[in-house]
Amino acid sequence: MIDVAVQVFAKRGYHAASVDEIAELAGISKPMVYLYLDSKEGLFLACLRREADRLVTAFQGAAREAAASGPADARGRGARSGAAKPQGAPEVRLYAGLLAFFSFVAEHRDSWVVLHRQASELSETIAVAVADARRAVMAQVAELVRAGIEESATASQLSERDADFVAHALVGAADSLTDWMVRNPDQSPEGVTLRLMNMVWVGMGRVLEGEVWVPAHD
Amino acid sequence: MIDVAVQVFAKRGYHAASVDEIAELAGISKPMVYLYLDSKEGLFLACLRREADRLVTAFQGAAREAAASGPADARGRGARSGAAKPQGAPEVRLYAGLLAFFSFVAEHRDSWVVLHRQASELSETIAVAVADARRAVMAQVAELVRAGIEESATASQLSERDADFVAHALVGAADSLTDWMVRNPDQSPEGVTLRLMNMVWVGMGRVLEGEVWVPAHD
Amino acid sequence: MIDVAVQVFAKRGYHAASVDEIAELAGISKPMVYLYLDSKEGLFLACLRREADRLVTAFQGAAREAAASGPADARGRGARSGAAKPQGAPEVRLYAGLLAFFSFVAEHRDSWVVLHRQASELSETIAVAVADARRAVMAQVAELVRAGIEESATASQLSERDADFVAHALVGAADSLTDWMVRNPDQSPEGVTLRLMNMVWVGMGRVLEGEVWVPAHD
Amino acid sequence: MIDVAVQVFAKRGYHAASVDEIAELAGISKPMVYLYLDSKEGLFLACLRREADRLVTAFQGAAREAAASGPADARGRGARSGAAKPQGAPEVRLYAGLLAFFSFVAEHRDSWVVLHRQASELSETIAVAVADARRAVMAQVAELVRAGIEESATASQLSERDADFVAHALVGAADSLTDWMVRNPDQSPEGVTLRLMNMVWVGMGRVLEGEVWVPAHD
DNA sequence: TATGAATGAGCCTTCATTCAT
DNA sequence: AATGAATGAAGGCTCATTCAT
Repeated sequence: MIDVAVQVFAKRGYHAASVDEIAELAGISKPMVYLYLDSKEGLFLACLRREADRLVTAFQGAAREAAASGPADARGRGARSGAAKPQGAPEVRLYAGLLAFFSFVAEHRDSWVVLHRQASELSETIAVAVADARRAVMAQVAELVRAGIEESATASQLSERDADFVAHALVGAADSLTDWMVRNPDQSPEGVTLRLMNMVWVGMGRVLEGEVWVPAHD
Repeated sequence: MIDVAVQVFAKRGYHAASVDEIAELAGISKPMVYLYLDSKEGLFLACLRREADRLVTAFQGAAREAAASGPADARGRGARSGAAKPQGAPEVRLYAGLLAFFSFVAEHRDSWVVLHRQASELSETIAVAVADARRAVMAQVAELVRAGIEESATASQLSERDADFVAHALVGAADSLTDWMVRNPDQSPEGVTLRLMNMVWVGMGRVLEGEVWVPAHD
Repeated sequence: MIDVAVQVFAKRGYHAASVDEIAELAGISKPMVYLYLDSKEGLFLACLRREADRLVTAFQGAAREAAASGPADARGRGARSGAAKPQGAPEVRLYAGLLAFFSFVAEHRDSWVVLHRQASELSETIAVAVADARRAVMAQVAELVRAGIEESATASQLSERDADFVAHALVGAADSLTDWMVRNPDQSPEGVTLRLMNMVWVGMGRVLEGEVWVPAHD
Repeated sequence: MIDVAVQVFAKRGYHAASVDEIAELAGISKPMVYLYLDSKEGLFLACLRREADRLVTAFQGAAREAAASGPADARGRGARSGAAKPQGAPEVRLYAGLLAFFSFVAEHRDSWVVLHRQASELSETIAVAVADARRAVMAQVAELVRAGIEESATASQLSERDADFVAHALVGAADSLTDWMVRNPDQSPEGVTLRLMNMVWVGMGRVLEGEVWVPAHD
């Protein structure tokens, strides 16, 4: 039932979604919806919570797995790859996490839309829950980012706020790129993640090394 | 009238917005709305088009202005800044464009929300129009990006699709970062843009120089 | 079960009462209600009948008891009390009956409300049953009144209709006075009955003696 | 519209009445009901207020008219009528008031039912309004009663509470007698009022004269 | 016997949309 | 050109009633 509800909420938005449609698609009758989850709001909150949990779980799982995945991997091919690199390195964790996130968003489009695209057309109660869910996701990504740069010599330059900034940028980029992926079906989540890593991580590395770009005057 | 409509659509979302409220806030009567724009859908389309135009205009203006703003600027302070750089350089145009975009999104939150956050809770007609509007914005950013890398030696590596990719990433990031800005009021659009440029551009530069990060095997 | 149902019907009214609530309060499951009494209507009819029986029984019992209670009592203190009076006198029966009625209505508020306050918001079947129940109660009271005046010399003046009139007046007054009692908790049923007797009986006595009040002309 | 609403509310009761039915009978569409009176509750409150006003007005008008109706009237034919009586006498006012009340209740059955028969199946807001309306009616009758006995020598015996008691008894009796009238179509309001006056007033006069009935011992 | 689970029907309320003026 | 008044169509929610067990 929740599955169907998520689909419909994602497709129509909270207000445009009708409990009638959800019930019918779920193959049950409307009163059942009200028996199990007290109201449309309750139904939506249930969806929200389950999808948030799913995402966070998928995310954590992937990141942890990558961290544990032992010594062998994470080698670049460019200048940087010349240096031997610590195994289970942070950027590998970041890559794995991002990949997990990306895969999740790509595969569970509906879940993501429910979590992220609901405009402010919502009751106070729901708005708070949505904000909480988003915060949880952001915290996950920010944590990954922080982990990814913590060993860097100049890491102290990057405050918590910086990690937050990067997290927001990544999440927003991932969201948007999912649309792009839909229109470029030959692109795999791995490919997109790789592109994103290169666009971001390599740059971030340089920034950490002190290379900064600024516009001329003013 | 459109102004008011944009506000309301942004605040409530398409379905939750009521023509009643819009008419009342606009100080006109409901039948007028239907006289000028045939339906709620027409009203929304009008909003959509105007806000898309505004954004594109603001964007183009800023980019052109930056391009014309003469030789003097665009110098980094890191390793890269050692090399003399072509004036009116592409990355300056990108920076200016991004700044324009960012400022627009930040200042005209409502416009942006109407353009970007409307889920597919809409009729086919509207969905198409929204997609078009978004494509137009994306095209602008992609154009900027392409301009920013075209002089690079290895630019030919980067296909049109790459520019598109970057454009999507940037737009998504910008969208998400606007929320972040709202919660960090001491951050100016300039500051955020600068952060974003560093996160992306510097990295992109390295990528163009051939430095690529890849995960180990698999 | 009926007990609970009466409570709920009295508190909420027929339509506002929900079978759910009744079943839950009665500690049984809803299908049981439908097994025992075919429908909500059946449930209400059962309540109706039982409460009507209760009232009539209480009423008859009290009246009979008073009639049998032997010679000794029923003496007034005013002018009238000067005359020797037949023992087990009719007005004593009336008083006892009224007291029984009053006590019943006061103590079994719910029963009475179910019997009397249900508007015609009901199906034909129920409306008829309610009317029947009321008629039964009225008949009881009318009988008492008739007994109370039958020995009077001029009793023949008073037709059956007169008794009916008085019965209605008494029942209505009693119903209304119960509300009054609720707001005047220091008043006992005995006190209220006594007041009512004085207000009615003494007057009725005079009327039987030929004293009649009429407005001037017309 | 209110007229129709009163009819339906009286016939069905608050909960069983459907706005659909009211709108249809009133010849307007449902949304109009919600435009004029915000909700079903608002609709009922409007009915309540109008009917309460009507009754109080009719009541006051009749009583005042009787008071002003000059010297000539109010003469009984029994023992009591031997004494000359003050013109515009209190009991005439009472009679006129009761007649007005009775006529109103008889003619505007629906109004009265809406005012008096609504069970407690109502929201807090409405329950309060109903209680207020009833109190206002009671106050009117009690006032009449008080006026009717104020000149009596022993009037001081009768406290405010006594007047209240009589008022409740009269109102309840009248309510109940209206049903009786419906089944006895040859009875006019005047006739019923007269009967009631005799049953009550003559008795009350005796009570004021000190004649009291009490049951024997205990 | 007893019930958890399920539903068709209906009600209050709102909204986009249109006349009549 | 402009609007007050009106409505058909839906949506959220509840309730009396019934299966399947």
